[in-house]
Order: sequence, then structure tokens, then C-alpha cells
Amino acid sequence: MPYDPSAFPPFAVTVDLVVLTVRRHSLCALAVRRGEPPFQGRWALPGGFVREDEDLTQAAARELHEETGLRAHDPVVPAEPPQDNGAHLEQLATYGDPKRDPRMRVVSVAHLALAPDLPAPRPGGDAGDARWAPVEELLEPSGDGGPDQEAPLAFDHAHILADGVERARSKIEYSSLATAFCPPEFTVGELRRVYEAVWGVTLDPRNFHRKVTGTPGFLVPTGGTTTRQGGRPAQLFRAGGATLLNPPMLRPEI
Amino acid sequence: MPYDPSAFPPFAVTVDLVVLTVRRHSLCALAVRRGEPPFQGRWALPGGFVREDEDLTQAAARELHEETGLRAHDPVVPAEPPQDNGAHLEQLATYGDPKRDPRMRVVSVAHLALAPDLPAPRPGGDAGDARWAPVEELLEPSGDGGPDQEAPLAFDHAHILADGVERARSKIEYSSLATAFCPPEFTVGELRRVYEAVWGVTLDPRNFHRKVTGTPGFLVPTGGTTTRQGGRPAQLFRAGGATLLNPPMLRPEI
DNA sequence: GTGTTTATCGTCAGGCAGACGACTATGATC
DNA sequence: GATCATAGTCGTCTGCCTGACGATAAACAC
Repeated sequence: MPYDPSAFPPFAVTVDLVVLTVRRHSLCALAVRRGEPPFQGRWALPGGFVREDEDLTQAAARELHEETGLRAHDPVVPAEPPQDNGAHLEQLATYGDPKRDPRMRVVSVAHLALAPDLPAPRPGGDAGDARWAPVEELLEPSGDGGPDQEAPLAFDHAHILADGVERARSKIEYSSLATAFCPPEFTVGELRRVYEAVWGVTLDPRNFHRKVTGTPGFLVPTGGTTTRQGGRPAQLFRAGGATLLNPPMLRPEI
Repeated sequence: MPYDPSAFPPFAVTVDLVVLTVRRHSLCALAVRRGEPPFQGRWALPGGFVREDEDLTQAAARELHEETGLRAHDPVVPAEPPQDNGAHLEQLATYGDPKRDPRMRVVSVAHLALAPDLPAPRPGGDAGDARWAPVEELLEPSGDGGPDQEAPLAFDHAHILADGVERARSKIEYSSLATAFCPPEFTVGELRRVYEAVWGVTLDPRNFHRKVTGTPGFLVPTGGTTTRQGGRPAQLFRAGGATLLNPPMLRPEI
């Protein structure tokens, strides 16, 4: 089909964000409450229109900053040491079912952001209300008796969230992405608890320690120690330059 | 940002296709020659506008059929046995740089299609001219003396193609996707030559045979044999139901 | 001190991959 | 028909990595 610039169907293009973090040993996603129809009052993923002069990644980074105050890392030029308050941001997938928005044809380019644990969502964004919710809670079919039962996510956002969670779960297997859930300096135990929360499993601390400290370039010791978690002081590490884990971290069966 | 259906910047949305196949022991992509500006006369990836009532995957499947005659498998409901002439189709990524098309704001949802070796591109599509070209030829910076030197691909299509090739290279590691490059019945040697072509390496036939025949659910013997390749007759297999390879096929270093 | 918690080091057996030898079954060539 | 070249298939061996789990170390709470 020849490109005919004068005869194309116009679409609205948005970015939606799956922002994940680990809070209290559970994987949580950022949800905002919709202030207007459709799906008024329901929880949804943060997002918004891509502007005329904006790249998709820029739009996602702007929305992320508006909703959370987080700056996105440039994954290509990783600012080295004390890049605190930076989040990992990558494109997830694009959703364009003709009926996904009842008002008009909207194509949404979903992005996945991974952030360390944050104090609390800042309501400085456009949404009046925002919260970190455990992903199982947002994804469970309709709940089976939780106290404050919430309706499922607006639009196809449950689908998008599920895809984002699955991306995160699989990607920490073969990359150093799990460190994006950690503060700039962290212990092996904190990193292990990230894996446990994201995968929903428990891992052997000894084998985990051997694996991550034995993988060249994954972790670099900072020299400091901490007793944040109680018990014997643990060494502090920063993420090393390696981005790919080879061989990968194996996710336990079941 | 509240959705305001009356005030969104209009975008054109297209699908572009990275269609890969293995021909003569080399990984090839489908390229079409542009018949009009911009980039008139240059090679490009096939693609076109998404229609008003079409899902993104539908649009990609339609373009694929127009350009190659191939039908896309439904990856969710894999038609079992003799699904000949079916190609694997999946979304790749979305490209939306404001300047990627000099005429207007175009967001392109790229898709990746993997097909068995085909007789020849059918020029039934909108493009007057189409060919299978080795991916290195399409991707090399500008060539270093090949006889019929081609200008690089139009738009950001070299970038899209590189992403598609990388997706295919990594995905055959941990999935049974390599069988999408094979006819419905194939030998272990043919499957190995797919891996060798996609990765650009040579693999030990004995270890490869042990790996693929030893992975439950990957290959199911049909009972027949063939001597297509010369030498001792080889068993014929179909792709088994397994889609994930665990442990993965390891891509050799370097 | 005693108990608890967490971190870290070691040991051992099993599984799997890379390297490679050996044998089999076809077609091509003399 | 014997020989050769080509592929396919089965084994063996070694080294690495993982899972299971024992043991020790260093903090805190009583």
C-alpha cells in the first residue's frame, strides 16, 4: 500500500506505564484512580497522550516523572555511580484493539518502569489519587473476599499489567535488571528478596549468594557494610556494568 | 493527564514487517522497493497503514498476506498438524520518533514474521519489486565493494530490521521458534542449519542432535525418513507442543 | 551468656554441555 | 561392485554449574 499522507485514518497515540516496585516483600504496581468517564472511579495504569513533538520514550519518561517524580535512566548511556532516584524504563508492547477505548481509536504504547521502593506515590500528577498495589490484587479475576474490593482495572490495563509483570519476571532471569528494584547500594540479601518478591518464591540464600557474587561484572563491592536487615552485617554492593547474566539465574519450577 | 478525546494530536499508525527466512544457509529478510518519495527507489520493509477497524495484529497479518501470500499462525490456538504455509507472527516494537517520516507524524508498530523458505516473493503486493536479501547485506553500514551496492534501507528500517533479527536470534535460544523457519516436516540437520544460519555459527551435529531429541516435547518423529540433503537418510520430525526450551539452547560465544 | 537473625563459606552429588571417537546408511565416482 | 564423500546417529569423558544442606561468623535482644 503506497503511503498516502492525505488519506490515513487518524489515531490517538498514548503511553501507558507499568511501574513496578517491591514493597514489603511483594511486587507492587502503580495505579491511579480515574477521575472521569469512561471507567470513572476505577483504577488504571498511569498514562497520557504523546505530544506532537515527542518521541515515545520521552513521552513515557515525562509521564513517569509527572506521576512519581522519578527520572528515567538512559539505558544507553548509563550514568555511572550515584544515579540515585533513577528508574529503568523500556518499551513493553503496543495495544491497539479498535474497541479498547469506547470513545475513539486509541493506540497505546505501553512502557515498563522498574523503581526502587519509594516513600509514597505523589499525587502531583493529574490523577487525584494514586497508590502502590500488589500486582496479584490488581490482577485477580475479581477478588474473593478482600476487605476493600476493587473493580478490575480500566480498559485493557489488566492485560497490559500482566504483560509487564511477565516481562519483569522473565527478564531478571537473564539480565541484571533486578538491581533496578534496589537502591544504589544494596546487600545480597536485599537483592535476593527482590527476586523472591518478583517471582513469588523463596530462594536458598547460600546458593543465591554464590551465584550473584560469582558472576563477573554483576556486583561490585563498595566496601561498606550494613545491618539494615538485622543479623550479621552484610557487604554493600553496587550494580556492576554487566547487563546480561550468562548463565542465567534459574527460576525454580512450580 | 485527563483523556480529552476532542484534543489529541492525530497520528498515522502503520505496521512494518520484518519477515525473516533462511535461504541457502543464510538469514534473509523481505525487502520491497519504494515506488514513490520519500526514499523513492530505495529498499524498505513491507508495511502499510492500519485501517480504521483493524487490530494491529490483523493489520500485520493482512500486510504479510498481501506481500508474501503467507497466512499467519494464531499463536494462541496453534492449529495442530498440517498447517502448511503458516508463518509465525508476533509484535516486535513500536517506533515513533517525530522525524522518522519526513512528511508527517507516523508511529509504526513493527512486527516480526518467521517463515520457511519460500519460492520467491510474489510481487502481488503494492510494491512493484520485492526480494529476499541477506540481512548482513541490508544492515551493513554502506557496503565495502559488493557488486550491486544498494543504498541503506529507507526511514529507520535498518534499525527495525536489526531489532527484529536480534529478537529472532535470542528467541530461538529459549523457545522452539526455530521450527517456524522449517517446513512442516524436517530433519534434525535442517533444524540445525536454521540455527547456524540465524546465529551465523557452526554447531556440532552430535551435540545438537542430542539436545533437540532429548528435550521432551520439542520434536515428535513422524516415522518417515528423507535423503533431501544427501548422505544417510534422516528421520523426519514435526514441531512438538513445547514452546519453551528449558534449559535453553546455548548460543556459542563469539 | 543465650538465643535469634542474617550473612557467608564449604562440601557433595547430579545434570548438562563441549569435545570428539565410532559407526551407519545413502549417493557419487571410478 | 569397491571406494569415497556426505550426513546422520549413538557413546564416552570431562568440566562446570546447580540444588541440597552443613557449618561458621557477626550483629542484636533479652
